[in-house]
Amino acid sequence: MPELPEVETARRGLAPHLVGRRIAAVRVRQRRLRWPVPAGLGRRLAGAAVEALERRAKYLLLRTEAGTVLLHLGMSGSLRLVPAALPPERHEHLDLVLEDGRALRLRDPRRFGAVLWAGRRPEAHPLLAGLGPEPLGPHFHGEHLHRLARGRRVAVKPFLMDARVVVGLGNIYATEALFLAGVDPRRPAGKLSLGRWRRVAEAVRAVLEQALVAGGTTLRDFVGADGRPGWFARELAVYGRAGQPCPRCGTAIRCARLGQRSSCWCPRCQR
DNA sequence: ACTGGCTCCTGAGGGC
DNA sequence: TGCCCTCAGGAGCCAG
Repeated sequence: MPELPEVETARRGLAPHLVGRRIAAVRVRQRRLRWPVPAGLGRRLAGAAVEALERRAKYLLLRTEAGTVLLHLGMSGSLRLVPAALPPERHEHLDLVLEDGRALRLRDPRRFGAVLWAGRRPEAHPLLAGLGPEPLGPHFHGEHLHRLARGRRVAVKPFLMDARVVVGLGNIYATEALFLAGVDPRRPAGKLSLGRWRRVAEAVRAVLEQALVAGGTTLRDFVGADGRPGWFARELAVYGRAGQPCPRCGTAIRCARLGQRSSCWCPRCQR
């Protein structure tokens, strides 16, 4: 499951191979992703040079001379650079063929991902326009969370996973961050003090940065390499560990559904 | 304005 | 061994 650290790691790995290269063609084998891949993509992109590969939330922004392509990996998507002539495998839905004979190939078995055209002003695209701050950027901190949470009755964990509050936090990282912060995921967001929100913001940052470092080491090379997600290298404290002992105090971890998502926490360490 | 529930899809894992 | 069922998950979208 690509979460923010994986997407950022992918961006860093791929950017040097893409920036400055020209796109020769787009090959679409499966148009039906989360939204249909736009029909005119190949026509728009043919001959355009890649200017940058950026990231906003879990979206990759491939900026070209012609405009920007939005890529989302959903929960099973991955990108790699392959020789353009290499026969595609199952679930490899799309190629951005480069003029240097290689192709950026998207594989996405569950097809929750997306490839969209965002034109000249991608920041104005509806999918990006309403997004909250980057969790590793300067605008994410306890005060921000405290302010947005005022009066909200929703539980802390789904609140943290709301992209209007902060982007890029999936179920795993939200779960782990709340363990690190010592906050019960079921607690109503509006009931947390500023001090506790500061701890949450710090924990979010710590968990993501740790995963980013891990991802950077395991996902160094995107040319033909098969990526392992950043959290793979990290020991998960509570996520998916129902009934197992808390790594800090030994109490049995509890799991329950919270806003359609399974949540795990230590009943003793998290209040 | 919020909140919760639904949806897309496939592969993994459990039960028998 | 194999089949069937259930579930997980990102996040937009909609109904109440």
